[in-house]
Amino acid sequence: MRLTNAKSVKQGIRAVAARAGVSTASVSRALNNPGAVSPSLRARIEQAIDALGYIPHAPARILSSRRSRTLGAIVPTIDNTMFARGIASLQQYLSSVGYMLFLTTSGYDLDVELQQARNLISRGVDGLVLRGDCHHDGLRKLLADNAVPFINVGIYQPDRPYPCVGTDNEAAAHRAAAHVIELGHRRIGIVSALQRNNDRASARVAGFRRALTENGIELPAQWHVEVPYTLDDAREAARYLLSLKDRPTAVVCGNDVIAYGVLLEAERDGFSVPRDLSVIGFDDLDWSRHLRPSLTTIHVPTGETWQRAGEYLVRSLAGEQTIMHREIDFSLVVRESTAPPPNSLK
Amino acid sequence: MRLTNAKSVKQGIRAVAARAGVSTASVSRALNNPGAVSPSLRARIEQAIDALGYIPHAPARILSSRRSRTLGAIVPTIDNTMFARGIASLQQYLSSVGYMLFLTTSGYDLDVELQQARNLISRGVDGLVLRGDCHHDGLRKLLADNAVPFINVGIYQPDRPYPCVGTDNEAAAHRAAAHVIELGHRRIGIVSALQRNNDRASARVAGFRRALTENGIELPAQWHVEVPYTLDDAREAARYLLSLKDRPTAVVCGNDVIAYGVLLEAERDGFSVPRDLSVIGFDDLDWSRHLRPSLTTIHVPTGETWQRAGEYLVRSLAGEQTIMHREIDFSLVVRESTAPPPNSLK
DNA sequence: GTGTCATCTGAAAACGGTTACAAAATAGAC
DNA sequence: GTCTATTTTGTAACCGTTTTCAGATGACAC
Repeated sequence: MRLTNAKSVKQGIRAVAARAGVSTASVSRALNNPGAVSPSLRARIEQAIDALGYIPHAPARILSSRRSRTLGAIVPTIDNTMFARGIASLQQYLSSVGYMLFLTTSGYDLDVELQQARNLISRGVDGLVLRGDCHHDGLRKLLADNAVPFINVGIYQPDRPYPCVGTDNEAAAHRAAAHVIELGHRRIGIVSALQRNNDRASARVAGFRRALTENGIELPAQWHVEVPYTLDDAREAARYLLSLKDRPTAVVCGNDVIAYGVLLEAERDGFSVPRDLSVIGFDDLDWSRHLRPSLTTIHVPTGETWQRAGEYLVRSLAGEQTIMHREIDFSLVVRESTAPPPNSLK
Repeated sequence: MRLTNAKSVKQGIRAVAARAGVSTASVSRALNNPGAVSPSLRARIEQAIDALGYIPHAPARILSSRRSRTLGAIVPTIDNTMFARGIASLQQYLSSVGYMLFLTTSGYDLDVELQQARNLISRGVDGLVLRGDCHHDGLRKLLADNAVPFINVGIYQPDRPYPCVGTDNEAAAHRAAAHVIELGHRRIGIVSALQRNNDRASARVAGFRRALTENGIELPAQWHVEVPYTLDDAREAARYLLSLKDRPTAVVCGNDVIAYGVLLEAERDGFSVPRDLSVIGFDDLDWSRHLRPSLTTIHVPTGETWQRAGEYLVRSLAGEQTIMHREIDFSLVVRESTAPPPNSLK
């Protein structure tokens, strides 16, 4: 169903050109590089454009120019406050510089991530924002083969050859554990997120463990539990830890949601936080300062992190010089959920 | 920088065709409609495809076929659990049927929403998912002019000529208010979300008010407060309400976050919930059943709602018959935060 | 008035696919 | 084996832009 009556064109750049009495080249120039066209022409063209309600056709533009002004992002899930925030921030930034964002989710599955990347590349994205540096081997090859710029966000690994922006999770976790150690705790449990395919979770566990080791503290195997990112699972883990005859006086958590679960369950089981049990989180979500007791945690500036990731790619694409590894500072926020251990258990 | 040495093509469908010794048409067919090509050819083509690591170029495909298999969604913000969930669900569904999603945010600004819609249409989306039916006049015109299918999600308005899917917020809010009235409350305050450009919030307020009116209950002006979607603002509103010499015995809230704020602040100010004050929310977020006291609220199946929105568009695009107005059931979940009013204040 | 430059403008060839149409191959009926 | 109906394949036009290249225009100095 192609209309070959080439006489008049209903829409598109040709219609605009016809109405303004100029060539399509001029219209294109007026749109993409207004300075390259004389003011009089530009005015005529602009008038024609909004007389016709002309909307440029991005796919055609991409096809012809080989640039899409679109970035792709693959996150494990959007149903996680930290990612939702990061994406919101990234999206807002990109939109402010005239870029768009294709968002997809992988569900922590490396194969799916690879598939999504293929999908995004096929869509013509100019660059890719990835979560962490835990990827399918095929993904690296894919990115290299297609010369797609990318950045790993949420981690800081200055020694790797890939660009990244994020906080040093290992160091931050170390700081968290150090905090409860400084308070006098020696019986410390860990409730972490699932480490599989999640370098952020692993780095945090590594940081916790290093702090313990450095202080000559042993970690009984049953004091380290891994749980999915839900309040229910965290509560179950807490119930288990607190039911041990030999139980910790402090629990360091892989993220705030886990900490909330531990807090809630401890209270429910009749333990008073921080008197009977100290709890420390990681991320500093909104709830942390509203809870009662409020949660001591590690503050991570997610919004900034993701925005910087966007900046990195946009600048790189513009040919500017950019910093390959950018560290985002974390900070320990001490609130009410941590205190020295009870004397009897010191 | 165009390479005109038409002898051999490095990549693209023509390279695949050359390698497989067939025409580009056959390759295209093998890709889009495998049944239309003989098994032997298909095999040769598939082999050529992954020998070359060929990835189809979506923009070219869109340009040529006039279909993008992409939907656009415009939400006020992604930094809101309900929207994040909805989007996650929509995204997952679309991905399962081979569609992609362009996500943008409007920040509750109708002009921005219009702009984003223009953007998405320019990107070649096949359809649009919009939040509610509170849009810029220009948006309706834009959609009509460009014949873009769309659906309003999160509301139920069977009397309007536009497709929609969602719960009847007015009725649900009415149910919530009726619940506290049934418990014996006559002194009922409202803390709602900002109603400006938010038909969902308005509908809920309307439902609350209708329930009061129907039961001959008056609402003093100072007992209705509007607040942004944050715990802090909700707490401030609660502080204000509870500080009135003449204060309500129950507060109906426009959403769960607001209810959390009211709950937290009430407790902080020495009120016991539900003994001194009943609180009811709306949305049924995760926290609602974990809080202490747990929150009585209206359960809204967000995930299902957004998925149905996707289904509607995908089916319409496939030419199937579809239901224009679909209602998603809500339900009242009674938990611990509501109880009869104290005798002294009945 | 003429020549030189710089600046604007337009014609037309890509960009990488899809698809209408025609041609070729195959199958089935006699 | 011939003829027709059907299926498979190929040719080439087209989708709506950008961009190269060359030609037109205008400014300026002489």
